[in-house]
Amino acid sequence: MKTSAPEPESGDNVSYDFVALEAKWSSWWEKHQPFTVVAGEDDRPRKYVLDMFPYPSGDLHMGHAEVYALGDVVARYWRLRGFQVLHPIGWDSFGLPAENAAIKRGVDPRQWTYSNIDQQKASMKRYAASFDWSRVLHTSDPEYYRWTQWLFLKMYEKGLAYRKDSWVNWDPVDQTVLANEQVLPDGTSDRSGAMVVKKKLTQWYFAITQYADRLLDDLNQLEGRWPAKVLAMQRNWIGRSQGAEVDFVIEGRPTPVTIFTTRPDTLFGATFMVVAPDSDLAAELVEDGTEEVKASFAAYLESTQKASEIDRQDASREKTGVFLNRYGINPVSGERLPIWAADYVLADYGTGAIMAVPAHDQRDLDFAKKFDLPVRVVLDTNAPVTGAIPVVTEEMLEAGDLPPADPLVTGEALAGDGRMINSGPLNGLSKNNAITRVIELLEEAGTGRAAKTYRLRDWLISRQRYWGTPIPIMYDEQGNEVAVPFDQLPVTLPSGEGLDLRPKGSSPLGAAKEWASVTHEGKKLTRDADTMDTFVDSSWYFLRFLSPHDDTQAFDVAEAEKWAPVDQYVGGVEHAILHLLYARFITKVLFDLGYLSFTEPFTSLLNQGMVILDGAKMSKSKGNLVYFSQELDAYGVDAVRLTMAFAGPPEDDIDWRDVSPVGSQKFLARAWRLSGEVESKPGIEFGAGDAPLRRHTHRFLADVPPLIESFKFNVAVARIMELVNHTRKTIDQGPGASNPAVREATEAVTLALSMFAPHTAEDMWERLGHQPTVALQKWPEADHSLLVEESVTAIVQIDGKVRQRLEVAPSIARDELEKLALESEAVIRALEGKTIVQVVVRAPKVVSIQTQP
RNA sequence: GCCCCGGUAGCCCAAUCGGCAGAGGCAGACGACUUAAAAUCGUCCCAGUCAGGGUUCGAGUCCCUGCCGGGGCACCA
Repeated sequence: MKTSAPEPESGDNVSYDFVALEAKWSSWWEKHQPFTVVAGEDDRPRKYVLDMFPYPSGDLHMGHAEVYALGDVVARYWRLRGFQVLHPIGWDSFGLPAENAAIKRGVDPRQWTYSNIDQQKASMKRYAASFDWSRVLHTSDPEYYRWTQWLFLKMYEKGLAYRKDSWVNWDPVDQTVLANEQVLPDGTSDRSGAMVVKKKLTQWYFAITQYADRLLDDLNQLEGRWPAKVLAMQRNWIGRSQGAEVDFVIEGRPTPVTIFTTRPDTLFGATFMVVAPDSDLAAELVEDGTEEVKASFAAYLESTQKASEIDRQDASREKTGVFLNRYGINPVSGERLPIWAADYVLADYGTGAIMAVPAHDQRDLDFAKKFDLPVRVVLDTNAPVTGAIPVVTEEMLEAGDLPPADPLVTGEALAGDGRMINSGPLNGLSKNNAITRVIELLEEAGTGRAAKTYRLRDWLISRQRYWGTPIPIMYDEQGNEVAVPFDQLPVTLPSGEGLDLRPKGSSPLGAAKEWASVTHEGKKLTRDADTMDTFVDSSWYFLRFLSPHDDTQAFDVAEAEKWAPVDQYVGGVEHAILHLLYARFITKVLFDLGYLSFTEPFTSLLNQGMVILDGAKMSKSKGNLVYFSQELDAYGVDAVRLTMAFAGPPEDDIDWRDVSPVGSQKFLARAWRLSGEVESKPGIEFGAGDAPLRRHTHRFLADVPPLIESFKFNVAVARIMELVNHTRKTIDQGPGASNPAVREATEAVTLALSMFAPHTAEDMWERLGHQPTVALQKWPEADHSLLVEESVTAIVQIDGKVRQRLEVAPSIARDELEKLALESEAVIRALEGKTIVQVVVRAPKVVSIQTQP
């Protein structure tokens, strides 16, 4: 046995000093860098654990404290389980706040950004997250954004990055365009809070809609591994609708207009058509019209564009529109349908034109009533739908059998199923049969087809701001696009010094004349002055971590093969749509380009909740902030981390008022004290130790791993507390501190605590006489022979009431337990005067007896 | 309006397959130690699981309805 181990100090005269522990162990980790992963021939299994990287705005806050505590539990857990764990960290360091701060203070955004990063980095180290500090990246480093530009050009080559002229979301405060995803449901910007307006601009897009089906369908493979909530949100967002496209011939127009509908069964009920006022089609349809029509359309278009988004989205708002004095022909009935323009039809959904079926669509009905347009019921929703295809005969109709309610009278469009009427060849069919049939008819005639459409729009990535990745495109004098050759990347940002960064609706980069004009192959070209949405930067950063210093490629394909996809991703639910959807999209693109062998970037996702105070989100304006560094000063890093894990299920919000970092601190002190009281030497045989404590320890060793793997960190911490309590009792009231079981239990506590309270655990490990670091120890296998209980308590219920408890062997046979139960005194007494009707035996736990009086 | 998640002790939360409602913590009470207090150690208190119905020998757990809370989507054809 080693004699170099320090004598355990007496627990009585040494107190738990978290300040000293933090100082001691943080410098040990800084010196030894135990979490650096080096490429080599380590053939242990691997885990890639990734926490969403922070935006460098000020210091870390309590939200960060939670993510990085929980992510670290998972990373440290897999290390204890013998895995090589890649756990990197970086900064998402491009973005508007840096630029706005720079404008306010008149400094270069770099200065603000990198000094914030330094501050956060120091806080992160203090927080003792087990990151591989050799892999730090910042998306605003030219070494990084060079490869963001590479990604753009790869997408450009594939036709997935393209420019189009379209109505876009314009933020009048930040003076930039926004993606649809950045506009909140109330029509305001998610960043500035300003009411977003529509503007027609030529912008760059990523063709994410081409991947809509895959983005939707592949969610199935994440079922059970991602929170159901996030899967639902993504499905909702992609919003696939199944239906049909139908071509309507337009009088006086050479080509037909195609509409999208989810209800092709109601085609015979179409009584007019509507086009979006801001669509090209609407403009074209009035082009040759009378001055009167043109004028009324122009006035209407103007008024709709003045309507704010919040008004426009109000479904209860009265319908508005103008008649365009044009007509379309219903392809199945030949009926002549007037064409209107109305803003309840959206230009960028479906085809921007609809057939209106007022009898069966509430919006169309509202419109028809307002403008006195005809309403024709084509689906009798009173008619029963049975398995057999019902047939409605002319006689039945004439006899007035099951007359449909009149939507014009009730004001309610008829939803639901029934039998088709007034629909020629569809009459008598149920809704679904009619859909199938009418699509067949349309396809035969060549005037329509099955189709699907999406709520998802292409991803607008241009931003008229300075602090972002420059778009690597140049234009000749005719405005033609010229891609910057790959070997000329990166297109670096010019210095912000002397540039007017104030938002003015066009890119500040355009004003950097020297930077913007280039000579390329003898031609004078101008650079695109826009920068990319920062979500492009973060859509692939998890790959860059695999080879962060490689200056020959975006990421090392062989390393990606080894480590990716990310096994465990940890972050806030606020990124449930945006970031995760984009990262999934880019992963699929890189798969298609042959760089990756997988199509989903994040195998498992953990969303932690928010840290709130008094039931409300913390905010500066509410004055209910809890400051990260103050909490660490007051309670210590380990107590704060432990509190985060113990507060409740990770996905729930933590109300800082409801939790007790003081309690965590006391518990850590209590656990730490054990390590000083253990009187046996390291390496001692545990076999002869106190049996109840040993059983508890091995139960613990068996129970904790599945708890961590199912993210029940709070329960795992409770288990540690129980074992600490039992050990305390064994020392004070049992066989005492020299019993080997006390050491075994305390070591198990130390290993488990290393996931939650690394400083305390390192110190305990050392006080137990071991060499650092506890973080790289192996979690002991539970000895299952110790887990077998000698006896269990079986209960005997009579008519649902517990009447007897029996100590029985766990392996007791069904019949024997029944016999034992029926023969026990309390049961015999309880059964007096009653007749047994039924006895259910579930050995070894329950005997349930039913009686009759 | 549609969809999803949740309601267990004063508070935060546990409870494999449906099988004794309580693991852990906070707060509270009491005791030991102390001149006293803090710290520490120990003991104790507290709900029948939002409401109503159903299935079952047995329901916190499964099913239905409703109430309350949280979240997502919403003039998306």
